[in-house]
Amino acid sequence: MTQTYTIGEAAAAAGLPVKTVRYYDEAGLIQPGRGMNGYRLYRERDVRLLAFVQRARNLGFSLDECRELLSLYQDRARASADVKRLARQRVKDIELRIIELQGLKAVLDELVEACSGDERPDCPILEDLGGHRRDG
Amino acid sequence: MTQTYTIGEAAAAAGLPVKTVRYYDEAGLIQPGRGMNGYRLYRERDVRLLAFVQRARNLGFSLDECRELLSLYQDRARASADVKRLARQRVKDIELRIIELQGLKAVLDELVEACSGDERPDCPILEDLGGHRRDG
DNA sequence: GCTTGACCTTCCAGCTACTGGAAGGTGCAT
DNA sequence: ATGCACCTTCCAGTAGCTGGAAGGTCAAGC
Repeated sequence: MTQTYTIGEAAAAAGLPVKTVRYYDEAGLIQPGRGMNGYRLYRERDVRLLAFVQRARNLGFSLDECRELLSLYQDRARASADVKRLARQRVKDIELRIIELQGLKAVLDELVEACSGDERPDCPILEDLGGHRRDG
Repeated sequence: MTQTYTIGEAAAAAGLPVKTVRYYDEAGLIQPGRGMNGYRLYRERDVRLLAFVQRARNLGFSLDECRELLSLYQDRARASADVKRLARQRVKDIELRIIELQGLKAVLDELVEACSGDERPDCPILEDLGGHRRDG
């Protein structure tokens, strides 16, 4: 009835490495029961939660945020506003990070363009890094 | 003549925390001389190298890459092609990361849109994370 | 001369989120 | 009995710092 899975089975089902699942146990995210031999015993629900965390991690939620999402997920009385707030924050973080990276890329693109890329030692990339600005 | 700076002065000049500069010493990036009292003594050149690393780190180069850039920077016989290769790789990494983040943002945006964000417990975000797909 | 305070030193711990490996127990097949 | 795959715990390491403790140094002020 209440079928259980070993950590290997649960990990495979959730698409996670065994080590990571064990780590999630230690970290208090998903703590399974134990068999008489000391083996971790994951139930259906636990496996679902593992998959839940796997997906959330893929979406860039931190383990702390996953903890929060898990408790919201398991709390029947939670408000969707709480979840939306978390997701919105993630979106904002991501947008900021994208803009930062685009700025970075622009600078590097420029430097790569300006670099002859041959055997000569002149290199605008190093000059720029060295702070020898051509406009200052 | 050969003016020297304490770690505090050098760090301030390079725009880095003292702890970080000390870490760069331990990590073998920029190793200053020592005074009779055991204090680190940074010369002009060291300070320039610290600033160099600071800028490279800001552009997303790893410490290992910084090590490589430093040796290129200090090697009068280096070819600019080597530097260009490093910079190109960085650009590629950044482009990939941007695309990943844009995908992430698209998924989250959709979920946020679909979420009522009120006091009701129904939340498409959690449903999606839980793997209850509406299209499957 | 002594204290105060800002600086410097080393070492140790912790952060995130794992990952690898060693040493040893368990379960099942042959 | 042996082999093998699986499980367990514990320890260490990854990147790049960051904080703190315990203690040495130096210049200024009284």
